[in-house]
Amino acid sequence: MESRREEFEKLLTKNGLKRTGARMKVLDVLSSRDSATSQPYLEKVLGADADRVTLYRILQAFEEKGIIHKVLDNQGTANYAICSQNCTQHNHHDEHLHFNCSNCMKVYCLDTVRIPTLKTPAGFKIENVSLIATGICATCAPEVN
Amino acid sequence: MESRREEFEKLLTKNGLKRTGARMKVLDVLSSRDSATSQPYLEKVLGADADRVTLYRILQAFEEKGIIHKVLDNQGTANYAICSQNCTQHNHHDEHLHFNCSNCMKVYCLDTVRIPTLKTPAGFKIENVSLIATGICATCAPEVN
DNA sequence: TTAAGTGCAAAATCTTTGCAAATGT
DNA sequence: ACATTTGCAAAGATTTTGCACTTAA
Repeated sequence: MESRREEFEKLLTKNGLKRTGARMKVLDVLSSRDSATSQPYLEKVLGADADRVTLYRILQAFEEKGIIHKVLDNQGTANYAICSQNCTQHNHHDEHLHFNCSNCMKVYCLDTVRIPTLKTPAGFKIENVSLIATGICATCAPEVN
Repeated sequence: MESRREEFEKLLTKNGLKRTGARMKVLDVLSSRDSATSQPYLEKVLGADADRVTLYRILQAFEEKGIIHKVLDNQGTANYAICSQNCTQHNHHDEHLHFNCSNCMKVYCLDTVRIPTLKTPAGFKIENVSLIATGICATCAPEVN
């Protein structure tokens, strides 16, 4: 059984990216959370470990390589999650429901709820579909009642 | 048959908003287009008719009152469309597919494609669902091929 | 008349770009 | 050794706030 660090290293190497402290930290944070992570939150937890600009570049590189997905929450803030499957640079698989809790603002990837096939309206060629629900998540429900 | 101007006036009055030039113009632009209108585009067409700050405030007020809907495109840019039905401040009806053309960047409201009912995952209370497709619209399809 | 709306200036954010120094392989 | 990656500074863009002036009702 390989450690997470080894796993991350492979992921970087496979994509032609160098193993730097900032990148490892980003992967660590993203993979240790049960929901997609907002860019502002990442900024906060990285603190001095990475400049804000570096974070922008890391996230952009990761997204291009298909290592992470970007999901915009209902306020337009970027949230990132590690791709669960084998996504490649040109083939992302992210076709499940994202749930944006309006209380804690977390964005959950609900892999069990697949995006239904849509009957394409005449002339419109659909390339990608995103389905985002807003509401109260399981954790916040008791507090909000 | 009432003119559009009269219609707009009613809409404003009904919501306790004064009939100003800038507001009328915004309603005019939004209602004369076949797709949701991006904030940058609105800024451009309004030109000297309204300050950028005024536009922010108008859009915010309209959205709060349920006069318009905000739809974020896949880059997080706000797009606005007049609510087709009787939306109220606390009850928006916008449950149809939005289509974001990656060529012309327009956002279409495809009222014919309703958002399917989702089987709520245990504990998650869904309050609102947004479904956004990215692809090539009917108008751009011939050019892009 | 007067509360609501607007414009302008300015602050606060957020995002991008250029370049020299540091770092991984 | 050398291409990548990073940090810093600075430019650009977006969004918010405060306040005095204007306007619709």
